[in-house]
Amino acid sequence: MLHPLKHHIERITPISDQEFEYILSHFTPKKFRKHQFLVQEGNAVPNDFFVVSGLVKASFTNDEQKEHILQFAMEDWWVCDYQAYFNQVNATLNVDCLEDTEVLCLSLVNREKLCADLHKIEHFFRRKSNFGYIALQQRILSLMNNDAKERYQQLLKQHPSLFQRVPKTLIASYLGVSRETLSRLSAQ
Amino acid sequence: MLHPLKHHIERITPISDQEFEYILSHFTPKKFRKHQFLVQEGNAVPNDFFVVSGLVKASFTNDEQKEHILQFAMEDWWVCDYQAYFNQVNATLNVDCLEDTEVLCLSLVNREKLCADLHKIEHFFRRKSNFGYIALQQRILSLMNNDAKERYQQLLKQHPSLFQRVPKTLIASYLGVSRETLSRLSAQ
DNA sequence: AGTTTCGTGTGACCTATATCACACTACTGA
DNA sequence: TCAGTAGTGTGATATAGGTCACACGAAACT
Repeated sequence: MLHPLKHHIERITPISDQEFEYILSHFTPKKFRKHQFLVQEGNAVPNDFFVVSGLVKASFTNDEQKEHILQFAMEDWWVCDYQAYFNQVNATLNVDCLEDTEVLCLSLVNREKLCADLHKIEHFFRRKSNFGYIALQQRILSLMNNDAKERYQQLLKQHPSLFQRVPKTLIASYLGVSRETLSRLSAQ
Repeated sequence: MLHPLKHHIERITPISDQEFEYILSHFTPKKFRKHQFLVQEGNAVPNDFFVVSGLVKASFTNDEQKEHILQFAMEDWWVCDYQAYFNQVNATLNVDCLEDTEVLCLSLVNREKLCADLHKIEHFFRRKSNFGYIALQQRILSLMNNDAKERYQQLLKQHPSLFQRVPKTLIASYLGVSRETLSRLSAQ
């Protein structure tokens, strides 16, 4: 069976087995258990993470201890505090596991080395980032243009599996509504 | 004096004069007057735009004719309907001029050609996209975590010049509040 | 096995912000 | 030069969604 990362990269650019071997050698596999942190607020962020299996969330917690979820990441998703990672400053986000999770870690040095060595990989990351940008623009529009119920229904349609794996409280804090409001919305 | 695009690229990667000549040859300069559209909803989006001078806005208008501004772009900013541009589908956004504006147009074909030919440029666009992604994440957090007044004050702090060049009504629809609410906020 | 803690629903009440309506000034274009 | 429109302020009112409080079953530690 194809390695999930190879499969993932080849959705954007074909690579040979040797190239993939070389790429993979820049990643470190790691396992985390539910409730463990991949990134913790206030700490350095040496790695970006490609999720091989499991489920994590990336979130910001404000002074009143209110948590806002920026992203869920499951199989085949990347997740990190990119602000901290790319600028090599301490994290303002937390990334933690909602399930036991296996990831491939990519340090910034290895990422830049890979990108410098292999033009294809720089291309891959550029495309990924472009798509990510577009997705975030759409989320901003949705926050500005749609009410809580519409956002809930959109998410349900786009990622139905999430609702099987994630408590509603967290869905609420991803959508930017209180859990009480979400509960009332989904009742109807 | 340095060409604004060369200056812009060299903030990320140094390039020789010959390289810049080659890069620039892939762009087409164009001038637009106030109220003209760079991108119009429903049309194809052949070009991405680098703003040399002037000021534009990128916005989405919903069925009730309510406009949400995704982005302002002035000197040294890039602007487009990237969803439409990268996926070669029709625009859902409008990009139009708030002032007379000069841009450099980059077609998708030329962009991909440049990226394939010149590794440095692919690197440049990857970095730009990374930073753009981070900025949008921060905007999402701000929409979820801050009230209208806080968002107003953040924007005022980050881009004071915008308030000299743009009517408050548009600032409001960038911030995701009604113009009336913004008026009451800025009164205090 | 028993006791916390987590996830969820639901009522009562509160508040930030939207909406509607009107007024006034300053451009803008025939 | 005059009409129309863009930009803005402000009062009155409406409402989506937040907050607080309580309840209850299910999961998870010890």
